[in-house]
Amino acid sequence: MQNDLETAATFVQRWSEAAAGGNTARCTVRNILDKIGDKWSMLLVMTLATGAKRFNELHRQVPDISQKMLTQTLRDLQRDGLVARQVFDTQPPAVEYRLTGLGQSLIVPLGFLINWADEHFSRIDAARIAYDTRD
Amino acid sequence: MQNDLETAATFVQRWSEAAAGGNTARCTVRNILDKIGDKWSMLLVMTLATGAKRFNELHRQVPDISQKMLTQTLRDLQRDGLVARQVFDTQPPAVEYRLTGLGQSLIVPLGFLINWADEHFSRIDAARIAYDTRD
DNA sequence: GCATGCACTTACCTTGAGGTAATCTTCACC
DNA sequence: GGTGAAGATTACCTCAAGGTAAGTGCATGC
Repeated sequence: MQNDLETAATFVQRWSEAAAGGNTARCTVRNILDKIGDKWSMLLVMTLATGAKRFNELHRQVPDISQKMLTQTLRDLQRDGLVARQVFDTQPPAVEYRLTGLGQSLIVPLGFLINWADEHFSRIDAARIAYDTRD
Repeated sequence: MQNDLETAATFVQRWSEAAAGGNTARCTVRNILDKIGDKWSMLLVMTLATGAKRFNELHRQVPDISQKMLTQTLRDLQRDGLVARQVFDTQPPAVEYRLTGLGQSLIVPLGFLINWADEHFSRIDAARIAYDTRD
């Protein structure tokens, strides 16, 4: 807890240095946040967190992703070095996707964020209702 | 460290329970990730982390946001109860934006994520270059 | 009396993320 | 020899996020 706050404080300081210079644009954080923001990347990372999965296995666990976006998002994650694609030379060829070490390291901070979302969603929802029904 | 991994492990377990049921859709996490994913929300939250700011002060610190999106994003954050808007009855009226308690609580997990991004960006960048230049 | 700053609002337009649907190849099963 | 599954790719289309630009009302400074 104390440790969390220190980490956050450290960050805020670094951020404000950047902000003071007006260069919050085109920073690494923006780059990463874009990824995290896209509709499917983090969903797939979390789904792969439990272990390697094949293409259609992933599709079954995240049913509302289209095949196109599943392929495309997996390619992007591969390109970023977060996911490894392994083709097994069987007949027919099987393809397995797994998190790399880099991908696994993302689970920790992402887990914090998702825990936060889980814990605070009711308050956000209440705030929305209050805002929408204010006179 | 040990603590981080435990937290992540807890999360992965909860996620996999949800994924097994195929209901990764329309969950609270998707809802929050959509916010975080939008181009400006988290940038403004982090900029406000250092203290209350006025409209044009924010605009100066995040120069590449348009006035329209600044207004709109602040409204959204207000609606979600992350940011409070305070109008001072001076002439001309001054308007100040500050993080609420809820907003401040977001800084902690968001800080972890941004630290991760900062620490690992070079590896991601290297992976991208390797991927793009592979034969 | 003109420009400038503050805090917006509105109308219009562009771009690209993502969806839909069709197609492909290879194999196994019946 | 027809069907279906695995693992994609491709063409086409839609929609909303976000950008641009202009305008508004009020006040101070030159």
